[in-house]
Amino acid sequence: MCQRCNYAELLESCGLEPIPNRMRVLEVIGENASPLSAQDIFMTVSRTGGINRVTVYRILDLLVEKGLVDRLSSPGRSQMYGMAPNPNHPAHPHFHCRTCGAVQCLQPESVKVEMETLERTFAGEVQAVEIRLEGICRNCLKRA
Amino acid sequence: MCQRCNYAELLESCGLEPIPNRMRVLEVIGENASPLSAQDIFMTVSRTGGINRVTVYRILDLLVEKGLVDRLSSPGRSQMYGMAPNPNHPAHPHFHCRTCGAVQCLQPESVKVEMETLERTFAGEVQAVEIRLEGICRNCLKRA
DNA sequence: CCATTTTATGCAACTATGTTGCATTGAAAC
DNA sequence: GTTTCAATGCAACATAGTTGCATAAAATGG
Ligand SMILES: [Mn+2]
Ligand SMILES: [Mn+2]
Ligand SMILES: [Zn+2]
Ligand SMILES: [Zn+2]
Repeated sequence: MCQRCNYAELLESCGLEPIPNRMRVLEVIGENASPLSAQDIFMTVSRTGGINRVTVYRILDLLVEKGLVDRLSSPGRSQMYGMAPNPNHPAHPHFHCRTCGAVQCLQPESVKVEMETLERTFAGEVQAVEIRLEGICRNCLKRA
Repeated sequence: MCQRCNYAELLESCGLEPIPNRMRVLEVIGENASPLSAQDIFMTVSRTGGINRVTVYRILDLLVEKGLVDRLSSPGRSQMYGMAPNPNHPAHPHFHCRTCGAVQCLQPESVKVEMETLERTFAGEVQAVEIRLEGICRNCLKRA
């Protein structure tokens, strides 16, 4: 996904030592074009050497807490993880195929959100906006 | 939530017999001001007489499949259920408090979505759009 | 009305995802 | 080198949701 991101720097920029497991998890997330489940990440990281499932969950919690990674809700039972918006990666909506379950990142500007009314009237503090589209993906449309 | 919805009619309108358990589940969803988890629904329905947890899940699957109810993703491990948009209930965004976990329905017009670019360029078929806001709710702001 | 078929329900067992407690290891700090 | 603290692994647990199968309740057809 990203030739521009230096994962060690990203970790350091939020006070995390760039130790091997953190680097491995963050790289897997960063190099993939669409968000991955914890399971996906665990299996991918495992291919390059041992790591415990729990360690992956703990690293994910840490990366989300520090704001490097976004935890995205999904229509299934698991959550998904993708790079949080940063100067190289603007926030963008996601599309979930109801037929095959695939998730795609959409262009940042393909869906625009107008929140003026909300900002003027909402008494809480909005910290993030997630836009999820559901439907049938290109591939599944062809097959049908 | 709704004085205008006739739940039996709604069920019939999509080919489902308005049998008691379906009615009880749909009423609980319809009369609540914000989406509920399957667990919430099970406990609420249980107060008015016996029902099995699995039966609730099966009814929820059915109502979602028929489009009467929307399954909303949540930041936690469970999904939430609310009335699907219909003439009495326009689609609207939801707000999830990161501190207390509460979910609120927002005004339908408080957040506007502009999808022209997407519609012009996206090769799949978009069937639904979910807008989720996260942050700190009014109550939690006060407490902090 | 009874017999047959279909649909809904309950229960137990299971799967998937994520979490916790605790012991062990490994890397800083002194 | 010893102490200290963070990171890891492992087992056990928790929670949400699913499946298979038997039973009960409706609907259907005489
Ligand atoms: Mn993405
Ligand atoms: Mn709502
Ligand atoms: Zn698809
Ligand atoms: Zn709150």
